[in-house]
Amino acid sequence: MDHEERRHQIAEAVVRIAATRGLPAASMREVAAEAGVSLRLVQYYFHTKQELLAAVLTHLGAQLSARVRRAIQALGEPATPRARLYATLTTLLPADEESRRIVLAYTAHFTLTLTDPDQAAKGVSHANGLRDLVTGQFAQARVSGDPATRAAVTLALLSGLQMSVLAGQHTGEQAEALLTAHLDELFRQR
Amino acid sequence: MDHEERRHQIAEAVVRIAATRGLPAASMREVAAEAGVSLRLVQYYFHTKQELLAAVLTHLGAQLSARVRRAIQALGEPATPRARLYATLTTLLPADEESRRIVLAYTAHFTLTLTDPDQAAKGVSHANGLRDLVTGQFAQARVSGDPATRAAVTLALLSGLQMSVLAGQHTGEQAEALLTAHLDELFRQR
DNA sequence: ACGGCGTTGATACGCCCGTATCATCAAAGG
DNA sequence: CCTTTGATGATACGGGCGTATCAACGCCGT
Repeated sequence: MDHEERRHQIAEAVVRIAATRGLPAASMREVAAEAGVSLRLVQYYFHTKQELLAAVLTHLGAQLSARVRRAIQALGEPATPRARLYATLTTLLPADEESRRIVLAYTAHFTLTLTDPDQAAKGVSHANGLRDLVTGQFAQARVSGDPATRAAVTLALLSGLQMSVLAGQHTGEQAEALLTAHLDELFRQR
Repeated sequence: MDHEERRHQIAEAVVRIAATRGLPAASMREVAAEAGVSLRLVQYYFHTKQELLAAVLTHLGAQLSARVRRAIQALGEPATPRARLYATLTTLLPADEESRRIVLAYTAHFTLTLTDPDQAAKGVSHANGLRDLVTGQFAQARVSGDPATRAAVTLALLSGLQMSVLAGQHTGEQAEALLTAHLDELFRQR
């Protein structure tokens, strides 16, 4: 079987477990069972658990990036910078079941990196990439104020809304409404 | 020794471990060592680990509430609703070492409750209390728009800023500046 | 045809976890 | 004074963890 496909399959198993029973429940044995493979296989593709978790974090980052890319492309070619900005941000809200899984697993993992100095740098690198992307989008959309500041605030808001949706305080629709209302206000001040 | 004081002492040990080495490192033995007591004592005051963690969550909620209360009282008596609102929110940012410890431990714990249906309700109850408080403050301060909506957005922003500070993306001062700038805009629209 | 090597599986090992057990101790009440 | 009860300590136990070991298997080039 293809090497990369196997790794994806196992990483997906970790994500499923983390999103349903929590990351602590994702032991090597549980992951193997969830992926439908033997424990030895998991060890074969990921020599240690740290390596597995690092791969999962990368996997999640790639999934999120892919979602953003797809959302932007779905806009069609003559898309305004503003539309691209909205699409980028709303796609990252845990609205459907898939994005909920991804964001939940990502959050759980990210929280762990907060107290693990070795992986802390890796944890924020994805966030920085998103920050740069959104900063550029703010600049292109010519909103008022400093694009970097706008991006920082909006991404913090996004992060908080993600948490609130995961915690069940808001539905995905409510969070999207709050987010777009925030953006609308920014554009109203142009 | 006093019963409540012992429980506080042990809960504080959990917080210290969670904030430095992560919540997974907070085993019963590690907690006992950090608190300078025997393992048996931890078991005596908290019959099971679940009970200990639940008490820690309550402890953290109380600490945060106390900080908010203190910050408001420090304003002196003739304080405007707006000043109270600013004080409430900025105190919850992980600026000093103590609040960083509290917020970090709280976040780690909160993340766990996301995939633990039994404790999920308990996890959001504190958040709801804060939401109600801030909603009332927005209403008193007579900002434009629906107070509940303003509170929801602002708290999501606060939550996201907390995360970004913990992750090292922003300093406490930067986060405070972003937060107050957000509030200033709301008040500018009055 | 076959030998070698990348791949898979079953099982073992040592460690640390949460929890339980048993003994000791201090102080208060009859 | 003695006993009883709550508090503390030392140690044991079963289980699940990450990891390592060793055997069996399949495929592919020569």
